[in-house]
Amino acid sequence: MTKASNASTEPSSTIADRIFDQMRQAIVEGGIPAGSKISEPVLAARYGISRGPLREALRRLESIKLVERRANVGARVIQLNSDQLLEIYDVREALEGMAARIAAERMPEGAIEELKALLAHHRGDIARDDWQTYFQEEGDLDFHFRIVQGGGNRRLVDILCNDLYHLARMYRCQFGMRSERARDALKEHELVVDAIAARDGELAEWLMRRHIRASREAIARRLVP
Amino acid sequence: MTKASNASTEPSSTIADRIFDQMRQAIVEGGIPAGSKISEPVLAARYGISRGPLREALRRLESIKLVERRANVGARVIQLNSDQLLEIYDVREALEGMAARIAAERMPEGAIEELKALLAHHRGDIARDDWQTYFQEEGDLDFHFRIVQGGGNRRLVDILCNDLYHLARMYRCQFGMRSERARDALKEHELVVDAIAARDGELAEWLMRRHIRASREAIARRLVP
DNA sequence: ATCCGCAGCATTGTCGACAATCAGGATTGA
DNA sequence: TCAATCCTGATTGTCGACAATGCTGCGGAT
Repeated sequence: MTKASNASTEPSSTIADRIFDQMRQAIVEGGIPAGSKISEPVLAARYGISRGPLREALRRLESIKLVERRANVGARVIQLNSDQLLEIYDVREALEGMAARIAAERMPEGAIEELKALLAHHRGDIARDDWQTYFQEEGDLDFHFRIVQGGGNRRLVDILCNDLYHLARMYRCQFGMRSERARDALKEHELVVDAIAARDGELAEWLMRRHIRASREAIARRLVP
Repeated sequence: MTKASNASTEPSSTIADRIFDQMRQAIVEGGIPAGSKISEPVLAARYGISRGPLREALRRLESIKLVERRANVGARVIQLNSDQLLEIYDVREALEGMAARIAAERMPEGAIEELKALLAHHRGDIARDDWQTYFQEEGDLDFHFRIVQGGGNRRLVDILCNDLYHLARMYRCQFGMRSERARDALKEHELVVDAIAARDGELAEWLMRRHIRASREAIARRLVP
């Protein structure tokens, strides 16, 4: 149960919101194939709703860049290519670096303790060569999620958790992220947490940026071998 | 004529898009007061359209955080308080710093020349004590806009130009930005451009971040005197 | 006098139908 | 044979009406 999927906590009172959540999950996890065309009537029939709420859900999916729409033509699920993926990592480097700095300045002590406990849990997973669990449960994104939330900058939280992390998950579900970097990543995570616990914002930012840059390089290396 | 308002170049074939543009401008410039409640029937009547396209426009305005919606209650224009404004500047510092770094690495020479010409124009404005023109034409945002676009990272362009810059304009229109910082800002702009022209990405990022941080401090000083 | 419950009203959410627009294929002319 | 054109089919955009939900004011009970 990852904290990153916190949208299900609300009762989703309106149909459009519920369809939005369902479609987002389906797109991220591959249930709706990337690049496929979306026909409003058939999707409305599949979900058993009218076109009105479906269109609103599509608008929201468009706003988080999971589908592309052209007027009078229709909507397609995005097809993430390598360039866009690397662009996302540039944005993440900048944003999460700032998030780590703010977290070092303002994250409550209790949240830092929870973060340490989470890392201890991850350490146990990796020691048991349990990589699959680690990445399948998206412990990595959970770690990043908590740091971003720890600083309390709502706009930062919004951009990262509502937009970019879904793309990251989509990439992992689609290309089947192998986890040879899990051990290094965990080590980098620990350094970041140490800097945050020491309230060293500048170091936390530097370490987080280096960590994300390393992930980016690992992906770039796998993308164009 | 600022490049930042490039949405009017398209014919806006669909009504919802046109209404979205109109309402965005009205909210940013104060035509629709901040914090006011939005009634779908009265607004639809005012614009002479049905509620369908209006609702889609509202969804898009919600996605760029210009209006807030609650299910079964309605939509309100956002009320920007000082905390959120400072949060935006933190995000801008991170994002535009990265943008300056990328611009230094990849911006075409021609675009750099145009940037220099723009700064020369601004220098002339300020030398004539023509501050009002400088800020009224939003030369500042135009400068930032060009640098963000120069790097070619589409996601960076999207976040900054479609979300954050509108908020910045809204703040200026609402609180009447005085321009005692215009002279300093211009000097900082010139340093950034010099670093980009020298292809020094690290320096460009550092200068841009310091520039935005200085703007943030100036605002914070005026906010709680 | 204050608080709770209820009814009425206004607003939002949802639906089905109509009009406008675009994509693709058949047709015709050079 | 190739290209341009028109037509057809389907899909999207828009509209008005109905249903569901939340807010507001009043009446009554404590």
